[in-house]
Amino acid sequence: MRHLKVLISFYVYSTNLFNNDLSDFMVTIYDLARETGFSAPTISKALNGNGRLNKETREKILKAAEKAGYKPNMAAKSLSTKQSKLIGVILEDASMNRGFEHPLFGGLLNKFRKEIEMAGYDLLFLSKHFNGGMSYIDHCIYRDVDGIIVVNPIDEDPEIAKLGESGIPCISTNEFIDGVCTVVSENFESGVLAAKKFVEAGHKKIGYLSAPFRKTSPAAKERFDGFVKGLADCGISFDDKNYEICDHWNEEAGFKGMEKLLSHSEEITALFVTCDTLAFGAISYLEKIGKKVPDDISMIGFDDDDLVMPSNLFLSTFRQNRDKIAELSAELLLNKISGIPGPDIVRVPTEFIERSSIKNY
Amino acid sequence: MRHLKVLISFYVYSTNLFNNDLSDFMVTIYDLARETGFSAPTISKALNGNGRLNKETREKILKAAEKAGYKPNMAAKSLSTKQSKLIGVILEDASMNRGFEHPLFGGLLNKFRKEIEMAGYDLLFLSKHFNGGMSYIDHCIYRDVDGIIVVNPIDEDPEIAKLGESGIPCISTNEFIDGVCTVVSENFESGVLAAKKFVEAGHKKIGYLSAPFRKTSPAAKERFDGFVKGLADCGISFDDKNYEICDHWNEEAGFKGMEKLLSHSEEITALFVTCDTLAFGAISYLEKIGKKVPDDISMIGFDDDDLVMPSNLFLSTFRQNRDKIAELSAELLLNKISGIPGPDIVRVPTEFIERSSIKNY
DNA sequence: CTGAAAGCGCTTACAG
DNA sequence: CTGAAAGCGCTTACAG
Repeated sequence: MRHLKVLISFYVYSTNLFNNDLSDFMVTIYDLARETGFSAPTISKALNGNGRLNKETREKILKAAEKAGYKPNMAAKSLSTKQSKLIGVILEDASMNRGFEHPLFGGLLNKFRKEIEMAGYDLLFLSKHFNGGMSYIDHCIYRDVDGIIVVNPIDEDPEIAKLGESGIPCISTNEFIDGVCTVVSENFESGVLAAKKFVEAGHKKIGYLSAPFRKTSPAAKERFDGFVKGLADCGISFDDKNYEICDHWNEEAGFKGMEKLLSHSEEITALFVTCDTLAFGAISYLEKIGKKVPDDISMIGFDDDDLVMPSNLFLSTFRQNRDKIAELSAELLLNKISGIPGPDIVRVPTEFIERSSIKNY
Repeated sequence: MRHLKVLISFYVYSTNLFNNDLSDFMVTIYDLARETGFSAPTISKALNGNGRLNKETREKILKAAEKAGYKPNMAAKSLSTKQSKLIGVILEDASMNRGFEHPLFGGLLNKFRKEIEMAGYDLLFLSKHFNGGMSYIDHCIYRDVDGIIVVNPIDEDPEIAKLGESGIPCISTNEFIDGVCTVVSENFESGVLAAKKFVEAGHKKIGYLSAPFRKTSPAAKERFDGFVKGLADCGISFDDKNYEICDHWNEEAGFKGMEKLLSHSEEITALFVTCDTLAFGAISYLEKIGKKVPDDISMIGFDDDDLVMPSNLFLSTFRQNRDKIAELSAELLLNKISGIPGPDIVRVPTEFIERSSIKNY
């Protein structure tokens, strides 16, 4: 009977006579039981490597499974263990409108995926529009998701705020959420360092071009606070008229933001921009009005965006350690899923990448 | 009993006393059966809207489900219906090493995801490294995937070639795969048009800078063949020494490719580059040697990559209709899943975006 | 129009 | 060390 199955299965594979009937020919643990003479629970034990079992029995079963091309059925497993081996991902593209393409989040997610795949988990993108409007939590319940990673939610989403109370293990790589562990770059310290770099190079009139603030994401504010503190440490008090905030996250916004900043700032010689994309826009505006970086104005960015050709690269910037953030997120989330508690917040150092956008005085 | 469940459930939600025990308090159709006095099969029918059922019965059940916050359990559904409502995605980042960030594929997938989500499907990224090395097909069987979209596989992957025989409904957005429907841009026609644009502008000495060829992907070859044909139609025979092929897909490769091309080409006045990213690299090289686009050399790209700030945009290019490709792919795949056959290949027109990189003679 | 029975493929106590 | 029984939450024929 099992042999028949295998034969037919082979037939289907090689001739595609029937359509979509793969599952009808799937080998189950009962086939294995019949074949080896053991019972289904014993097969299960052998396959999962748990419980005490005679060595020979296990080997015999494993061999039979191999030979028959046995593949476990996740739906059945999931139903009986209540573990879907699915990690829900919250990644909304409201801010940049680039979704999977987002330079920072995309990279982070790539690495995160690799990590959890090794542990047998798959990614499942959570959506509010699913099936005609399900909440994230409902989507999670529907799919029995084991854990959630919040990569980039909508700002001030009330549903996100409640995630910590949902009881579903959860980790955040950007936002602060009550009851959820956040893995995030050392933004404040980076701001401090940026200020020191400028001061060390002899700059006094220093500007700041910010990304939009998000109520629930600390990045923009932390970087600014650190920058002001860094200047203060060097005896320079930051002048508010040298500050401007962009209204988006793209180059265009950086371009306009730069224009606006210069319309009310003093003659600044240095500028810290909280994200590279905005910095590139700012540089474009400067070029347009005939100013050069760093000859006329020194600049430090943030993110090390990878969008530029290596040979064109000159912007000094802070690289966020996406791989490390992803790794830690995966590790902490997996821990949480198995009941091991973790810290509320983990900070990951950034790396200052010195190129040639700072001029010495 | 059910009320108790709801109460406890509320308690868990609001205080997070227990961890990860959501599922223990899930409302099932049996709870609904007890509550309404109907049997489980009847509940099922009401919930799924199929079979004949008394109107009042259905309404009563639906109301009870709503009130109890009932959510179906996909694992159970999947086990009994053999439909996982999961679409497997094959997207490898070998070529650009950018994974989710890939400009073309990321955008395409965003749209595709929206389409299938409306039909109640979720995306599942297929991987070969899953669980310590499963094949795509094994991964599909493991998760009982209903269909597959091949966005960007590894070149010449033998597993991909066999996808058509697997019996799993499958669609491809780039590669040609035996027995699998491909939705792809009109590459040949675009090549023809590019040639005509140059010729109309009075160019005679015309070069071609190609992306690497992929054995299983037609794009690069089709564009080139079309271009040669377009020139021939205008009485110009393409000179092989004006041809060069880049060894990667990034700007750096375009930069080097351009250098190489000029080392053996005649003094070309126009250049067709098969992808924008390469074109930007080529432009960088030209700038380096003091040549300008289009003053010294006219250029047409491909893809309309979105990487550049709108106000800096001057490269004329062909925009692939990602949304259309994604829509059609979703529609055709969903059809296939429900047994409706479709065509082997669907071509989607590109749009020529005329900007200012072609100089008239 | 509604329900009793059986099944999807797996695992979890519990016996022996 | 191994197996019989029951259960996970849902659906599918089949009766009535």
